[in-house]
Parts: sequence; C-alpha cells; structure tokens
Amino acid sequence: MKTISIIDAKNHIGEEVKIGVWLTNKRSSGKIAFLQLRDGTAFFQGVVVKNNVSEEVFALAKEVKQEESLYVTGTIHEDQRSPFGYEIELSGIEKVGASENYPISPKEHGVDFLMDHRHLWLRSKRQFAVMKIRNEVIRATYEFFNKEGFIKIDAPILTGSAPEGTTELFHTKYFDKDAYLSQSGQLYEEAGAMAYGKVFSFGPTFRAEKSKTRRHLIEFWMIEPEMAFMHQEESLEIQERYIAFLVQSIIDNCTYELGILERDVAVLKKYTELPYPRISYDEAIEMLQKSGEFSDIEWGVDFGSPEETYLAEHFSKPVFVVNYPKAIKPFYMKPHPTRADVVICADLLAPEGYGEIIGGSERATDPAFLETQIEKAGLNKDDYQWYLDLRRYGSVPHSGFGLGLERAITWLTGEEHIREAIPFPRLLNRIYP
RNA sequence: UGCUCAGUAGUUCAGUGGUAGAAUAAUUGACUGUUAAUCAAGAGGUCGUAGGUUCGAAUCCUACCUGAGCAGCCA
Repeated sequence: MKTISIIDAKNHIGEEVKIGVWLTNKRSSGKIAFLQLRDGTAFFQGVVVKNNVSEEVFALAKEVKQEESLYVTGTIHEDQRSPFGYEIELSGIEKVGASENYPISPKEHGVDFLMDHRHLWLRSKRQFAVMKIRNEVIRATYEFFNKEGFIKIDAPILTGSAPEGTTELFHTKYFDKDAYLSQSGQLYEEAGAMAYGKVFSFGPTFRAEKSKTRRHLIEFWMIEPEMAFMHQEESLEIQERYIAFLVQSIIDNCTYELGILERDVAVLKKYTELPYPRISYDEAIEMLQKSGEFSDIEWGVDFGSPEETYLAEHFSKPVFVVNYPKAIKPFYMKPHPTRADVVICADLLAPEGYGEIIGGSERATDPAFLETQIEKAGLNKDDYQWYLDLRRYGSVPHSGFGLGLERAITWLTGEEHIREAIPFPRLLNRIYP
C-alpha cells in the first residue's frame, strides 16, 4: 500500500492508501464518524462507517482526540460534499501519539492566548495558508533573482560599527569588543555589487525600536538587492517586475491557500499589471495639502502611516513615491543632479493600507561627499573606511532596495497584522515561545 | 515612549455595591453525511497583584503588573 500526502489525494482516486495525519476536529454519530485530518500539505476528511469497519476501528474513531497523530488507511473518493473535493473512507486507524486537552479549540481565541501558543497555533488552517504563501514568496524570490542574473551574497548578522542611533540596535558582546545585530545588510551588498555586479541578500534584521503597531516586528526578514552600473529608473523597473512576479507566483502556485484565506485573486491580478505609477515627493505633498484631511502638511516632513494610506488609496496598484527631501533620508543616498534639497530614492507603497514595502535609492558615488555625509550624521569615520574604499576603487553608479518580507506577505495574504506573517514573531516584550 | 481600552471557568465573554453567570471546549451518554454538527447530563472559579473605602467589593479609590488598538520610528 502506498503512503501519500493529502495534497496528492486527487492522483489516487479509488486506491487504498496510507497517510500520516493529525486530527483537527471530529464529528460522530452512532454509526458514522467524520475525522477532520491534516498532514501539513492540506486538510481533508476521513469517513468511518461502522458497518464497513471492525468494531475496534470504529471505537478508535469515536475516542480519538484533537491533535492526536495517526496513521490512517483507506480509499480515496471524489466527493462533491467535501470543500476539498476528496475524502478518504477509512478502513484502519493506528494511533501514533496521544494528545490530551489540546488548548486551541475551533472556536474564537484572543490574541494573547494565541501568541502564547504560537507553536501550536501554526497548525491551524489560516496559519498554514500564510506560511505556505511565505514559503512561495521566498521560493519565487530566489527564482526571480537567479533568472535576472543576481547572485546571493550573505551579509553578516553581527556588526562592529555603532551608528549614531544605537537605541534602535541590539547590543551584544563580540569577545571583548562591542557588537550589534544587523539592522540592514545594504552596505555589505554594495561591496557585493562592486564585486559581482548584481547581488541580493536575504536574512534577518533586528530593530530595537519600541514599535507597537500592526506593521512592525522587532526581528524581521529583508531582501536587499544591489545593482552596479544602474540608475534609479532601471532599478524601479526591476522592483516592479519583482513584485509582479511574486504576485503571479502565488496566484499560480497557492490557489488552495488563497482560497483558505478568502483572498480575492482578481484584486491580486491587478497588481501584476505594469508599470506601477510613480509620483514625486513634491506631488505627494501637493496631493496631501489638497486632501483636506492632511492640509497642514509641509514640504520637508516624512509621511506617517495615515498619509501613506491616503496616498496609496488613490491608486489601484502599488505606487512609487520618488525623490524625498535629503534631510529625512540616510547619508548614502545620491543627491539629485539639479535639486540640492532632494535625493534619488523611492519608496513603494502597497495598496489597501499596507504601507511601505520597499525602500530604495541610487547610492552616492563620490568619496569626498560621502565622507562629509558620514561626519554630518555623527558616525565614526573609522568604521566606514571599507565602505569609502568602494568609491575609491572603481566607483560606478549603483542602486539598490530593501523589501520587508513580512510586510509583503501581510499585504499579499490580506492579513490584518504582521505578527501572522512570520512563524515565531518577535514583538515588543514578547520573546516566547 | 505617549494616548485609549481591557484583565472574571481551559477558552470567548456577561455581570457597575448585596448568594459567581452564559456559551464553548473537555468528560459521560444519544444519533448513518457531519462541515464551528446536533441533543441531553454532570463537572468546572484565590474575579491580574497589593493596599484602601464600606456592615458588605468582581463592581468604588490608589499603586503596580500584563495585554491589545492607535501614534511616532521604520521595512
């Protein structure tokens, strides 16, 4: 007898098969029992008919408990009554691991309770769907950048330099020296781009900010491409192609999961249509000033979350906001050739109020300019000598961007909160489990 | 970090000064197509913690702890 996965049930209609499963729920009557089963690939139902099985098997079907692990054997059937389309009529049940008083019931639970049981919550259907989509986004990311000629260059997680705002960095020791957990791999990716042309990183980043919103994690994963011999406009084209590719990949490969989440595929489909609109920071300020709601906003300030949502609502697709004031952006961004007060950069705002998912820019290439910038930002020049070397030895125009993985997943899945886009979220004051 | 709200049964909540409640889960029983199944039964509590007011506090007051939502910061 073949051992199969639930997701492959459609290829085994009429066959007797064996599956290793967990019980998610159970309904039974005197002569029939319905066991809701999951195996990590999908969810479907096992039917046990009293007259067709031994007394022992039916008795076992009646007493099996939520989240007990089982080997079940039976015959796969197509069935219109099943939301999954297929069922298994069981002939045998073998208990593998017991489960007493499983804490998560099919009914409602509060956030705190679920977060304390995150290790078990992951078994639930919605969490399953989100994690599968997360996996598809990661898989599609590798596919996209490989096919575009990028290579993956891993940035270090422990860094020795201490930028000015150390309050938002996690401090640790590196033997007898100070060290900090990475909050971006970008500067290292620039070194990678000068070595290998087009590179990207994918790794965890850490921000010790006291952020407490539905869009922030303390530990999150970032995808940071960096491209040599590339100006802003070409970078924006790669960014929008990348996002469209992610959307198309989950439409193609996550139909079942999107169905579980009740995510409207027609809405997602619109996000694959390129190009995405581009507006300048200046135009964005004008839109906000005319809005009524934000009419007192002045040129030079950064947008808050309500402003980003307002801007994004005016477009049915993600929108690039380009060329922000120099004063509110990091030291490494390239100054605008004709406007001293802005830099060449772009943020990509997701629709539906999900906020900024990409931040990127063209990078400054002049070593003297960068040195001044580093001083102005109050950073230690010695820590950045290696970074300045990148401009001393064959500097070229180059651009890069960073995508917040969990932000993108929250948006793509239509979830309410970023904490559900990562298996074990690290949130303000929450590091268990 | 600020503002707002909330901590009562395993869970989700009601109870706003006078005997601690419901639903659901778990347990036991009934039921041949259930989909958060249904029906019946019994069981389940240091009302976040510490003080205070009162004849009497889950309820009013003070402090603290914990969580959530929003904001700032950002991806």
